[in-house]
Amino acid sequence: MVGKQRGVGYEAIADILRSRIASGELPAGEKVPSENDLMEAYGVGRETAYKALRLLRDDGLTVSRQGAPTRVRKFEPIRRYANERLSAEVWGNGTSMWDIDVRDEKAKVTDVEVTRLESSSKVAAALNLTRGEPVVRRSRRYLLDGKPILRAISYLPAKIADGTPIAQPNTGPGGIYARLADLGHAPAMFREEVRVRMPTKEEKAQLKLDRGTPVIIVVRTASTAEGQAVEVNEMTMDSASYILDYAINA
Amino acid sequence: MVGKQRGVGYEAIADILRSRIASGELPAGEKVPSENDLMEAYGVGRETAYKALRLLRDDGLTVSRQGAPTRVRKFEPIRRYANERLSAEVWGNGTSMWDIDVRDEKAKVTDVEVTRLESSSKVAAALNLTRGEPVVRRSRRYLLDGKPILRAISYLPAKIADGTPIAQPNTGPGGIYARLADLGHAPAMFREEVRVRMPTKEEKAQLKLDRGTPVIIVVRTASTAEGQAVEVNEMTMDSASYILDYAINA
DNA sequence: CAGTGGTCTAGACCACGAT
DNA sequence: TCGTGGTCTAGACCACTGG
Repeated sequence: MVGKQRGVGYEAIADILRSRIASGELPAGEKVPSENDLMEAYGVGRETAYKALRLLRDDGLTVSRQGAPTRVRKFEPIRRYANERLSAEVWGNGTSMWDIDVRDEKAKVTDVEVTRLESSSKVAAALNLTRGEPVVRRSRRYLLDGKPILRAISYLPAKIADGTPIAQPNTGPGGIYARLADLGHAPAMFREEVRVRMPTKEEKAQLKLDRGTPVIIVVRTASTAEGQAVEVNEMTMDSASYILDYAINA
Repeated sequence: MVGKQRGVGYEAIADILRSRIASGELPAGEKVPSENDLMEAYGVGRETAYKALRLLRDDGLTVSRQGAPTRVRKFEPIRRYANERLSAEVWGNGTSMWDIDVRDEKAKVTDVEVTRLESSSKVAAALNLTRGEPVVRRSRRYLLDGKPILRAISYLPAKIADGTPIAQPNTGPGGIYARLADLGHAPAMFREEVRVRMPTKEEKAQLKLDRGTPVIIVVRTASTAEGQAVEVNEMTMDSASYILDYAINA
């Protein structure tokens, strides 16, 4: 207890609620005591009660919307198997990679945008181009049960993608990797870089993130057997929706 | 601007500061306007100014300590190459895996604790044991420049580890994987599960995390060529200190 | 429309860091 | 010691949800 001498502080109150959640006394989806409840129970002012609830929310333990009671947060992440997703057998057979993650169902791709532009220095470096060399940019979002869980932006060298289905919104069965294979640029090796941070305002909005939810940034580079980079894909994922799974051979 | 009708809200103030940081006007390490500055500049009360600064801090953009001015946060993550780390050549030659990450330097392992206990159901499931079967638990923390960046807890079946260097604090050159190989249980396959969330209070303390810093939870399972799990390692990483790097073959 | 979360102020006091 | 962040209150008003 720092600050005020006598009485409970908002961190102490938050701690009590935290442990009630951890113990299962307050299960997922359950209402948490309201500000009024806390004011009465601990003899604190409204702002202090609010701060206690805010702490929980910022730690990702609860969700709160104006007007509605604060509730214990539910998690139901999906598992993303990087190796299975990226095996040639998957995209070779026309299976959308997406099907691997979310076996059956209502997952939807939205907001597909394909544009052509000059490469930034970052993208140029990743694709081993000279800066400014044109690239095709494909951006899209993935929805699960109506909730956006992933935003992805791919860049491919225009000299490969121009005039092919890769430069079309719908790339056909197997997606861009199958098309790259058709064109003699079959990806053989992938690298994924994983970073984590709190989202920007825009990311919060685009992914409809609750407070206290970090994002995972995955930057994937696909290369041919000759080592030529043919695609770089920057994914921004809702960390509450994903468990990443990687397999590694010794 | 929600809430109060007239004037700037704390989110608006935070946004202004955010963009000043993003634009580079306030570079890493630079002082951010103080509460008093903000009160005067925007004509708001102290609590409102405080909330603006708090938001930035909770978004991981700044660091603040009592007494000292709030400053723009510095990031200097290290890159962790999962595949290189786990290649048999590395631990086969007695190179500590740690050397791969942080080539030269002052990285230190501390708080090594080795105990023997009954397996929890989670650990038993991961190692393919019956629940309660004894396991050796090895926990340690890694410090970089005095800052803890990783806490790791490994579990190995006691029937393998008992009476071997694996049950000693110092496992010798090449670490536990080299010892497992000595014992005829050389790991051939690894799986890493990656989760992300905000840290618990304990994790905040153990890793000395600034506010607004998520943790990355990596659970690695090591298996022999026969598919027998021989180790499960739960790592809790400071997300501001790490970039994970995975390689995948198509 | 009652209850809940969210914002705001003015004033106060405390803890800590740098000087 | 002074300035900074951190905590707290009492009272007020607003925005939204749910029954």
